[in-house]
Amino acid sequence: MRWSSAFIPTLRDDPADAEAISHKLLVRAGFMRQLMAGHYSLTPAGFRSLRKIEAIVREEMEKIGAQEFRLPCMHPREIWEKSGRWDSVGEEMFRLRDRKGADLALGMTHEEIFAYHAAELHSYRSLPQIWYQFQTKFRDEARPKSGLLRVREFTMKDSYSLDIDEAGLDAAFDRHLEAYRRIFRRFGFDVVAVEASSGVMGGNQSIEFMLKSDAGEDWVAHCEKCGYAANLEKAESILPEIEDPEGRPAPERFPTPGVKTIEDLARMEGGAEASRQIKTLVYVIDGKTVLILLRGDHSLAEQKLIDQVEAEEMRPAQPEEIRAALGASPGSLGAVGVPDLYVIADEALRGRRDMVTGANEDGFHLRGVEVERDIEVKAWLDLREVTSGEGCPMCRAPLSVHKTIEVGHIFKLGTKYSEAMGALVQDEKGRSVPIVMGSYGIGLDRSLAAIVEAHHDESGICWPVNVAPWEVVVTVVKPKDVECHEAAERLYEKLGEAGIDVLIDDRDERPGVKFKDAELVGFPYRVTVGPKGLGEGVVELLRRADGSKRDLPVAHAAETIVEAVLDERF
RNA sequence: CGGGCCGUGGCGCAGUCUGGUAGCGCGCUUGACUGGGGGUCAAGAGGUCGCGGGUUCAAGUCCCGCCGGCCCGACCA
Repeated sequence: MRWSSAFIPTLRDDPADAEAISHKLLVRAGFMRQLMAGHYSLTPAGFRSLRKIEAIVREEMEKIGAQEFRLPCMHPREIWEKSGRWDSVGEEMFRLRDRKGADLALGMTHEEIFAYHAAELHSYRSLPQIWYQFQTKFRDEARPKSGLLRVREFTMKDSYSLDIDEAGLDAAFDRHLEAYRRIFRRFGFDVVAVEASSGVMGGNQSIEFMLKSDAGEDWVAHCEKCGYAANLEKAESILPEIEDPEGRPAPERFPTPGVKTIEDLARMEGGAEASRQIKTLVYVIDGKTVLILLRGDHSLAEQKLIDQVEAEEMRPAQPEEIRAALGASPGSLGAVGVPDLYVIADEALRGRRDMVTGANEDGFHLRGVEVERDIEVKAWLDLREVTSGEGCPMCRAPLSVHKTIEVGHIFKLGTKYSEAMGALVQDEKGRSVPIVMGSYGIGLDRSLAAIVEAHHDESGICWPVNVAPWEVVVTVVKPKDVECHEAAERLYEKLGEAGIDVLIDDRDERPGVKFKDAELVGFPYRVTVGPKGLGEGVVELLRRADGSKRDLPVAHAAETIVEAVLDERF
């Protein structure tokens, strides 16, 4: 490709509506443009990188024996009704109606459809199978953001394993786990695989592949020492032991005028530090008012609660509901002496004495509360959100909590979808059993953006060779100079013949412009061909990743460059 | 869905408070010089000021409605 005839619309300034680094750089470097919120067009350069990402994923999927499909992205209502997700998914799914009035959905994922096809399997002998595809997915995100990181229309590789039993599922799951590790290594990612909450996917185990990044939206607790990692929706930690004083024989009411928050009470004379307070939250769970107790300085990890109580519906109570149930407003709530309400307490409160909590009367609190003596706790659960510095549950080393991008997610689904779609096979004893499924996803466009998040500097993108739109740019310093022009053309041809993805910058621009553009676009290697070097019989090879330069004799420059590129391709 | 900010040549912005000739930088076109880090000079092209309505002699500017975008939150397989 010649830059003079390529469409690579680079921009000198950051686009005004971009915040995330990958968003800014992908737009500035001419890899994508926005059509509307959450929908982006990839330009030729962007699409080249995306295809490389896709090729890597395809290669690794084929390696584990997966077979590629192509499924429709428009689905009939009925199939989603069979799994119950027509109703359960809600506004997240794009729906439309055809001229006959039939309801349709734009697929946000394809469990139903693959299970539908899996119904053609009849014998355990045809299992196991791994089926996959690359397909556009649609999700009506409430708030698209950060360029390609959170969009409404995106490309995903999704695969589905079909097995006769749990053991088969475990094996397929492990193979995906390994394949994903290889894929992300080839993307240049340092991912952590974390246990996650499966949410409404159903199933019993799921692992997310998380890439540390400030542009991410998911919080992960990670132990550098032993490698423990978990989504904050699930992460656990060990707290330092607390020695409580003996306290009082019974709780004592005391006035706390104007105290509305944990902080107020901590600051107040005669109050108590946050870790000596009991925080009382009020939730409505399946219509029942429930009190959730946490230590004052701890936050509720709501997903933990959802995962453990198995409720249909759960929401924080409205202020009026709280008054009706407890007779006080938030700020003075407590669980002492409310035997008719269901009380769930966080494990960190177990055994605590001499605590302070609201008296269920505005402007008053209780001190000297001994949790197990004074509160009728119905259930003890781990509900606390882990914070940085707390002890790793495996090795006790301090945990670090940071933002991450979810680049892949794998689920053990079980039989939810196969049962719904009637995907049954006969086992070796002739019994009809539902196929045991797993589901495995990688967002390609999100990975593209994540690569930029992970590989860039002040000047632009630094593509790993594996996913670079072009591996080498030949920069012609002075195109009008015949010697310079010809030497560059010869090199360009040789590299092309050797199978290198090479772009020649033959534009009639000043060298500075070309250098800046090359850095912005992020070619892993730049070969500078100019009169100065040629005078000494050399061209200069610059490696984008570390800025290292070396002069190569013109005669075997091509070989050296080919070697350098192949060395980094894997 | 709640809160905040913003829509003015391709990109980034000023102008809006206080109504009166649409402006700047970059980019683009043509020519010349220049040629190893966004160069210089000269001459140009390019704008229904997001859309609709209203007020006014006069609206980018004031009023009403709508649309679109970004950020925070809620939400999120």
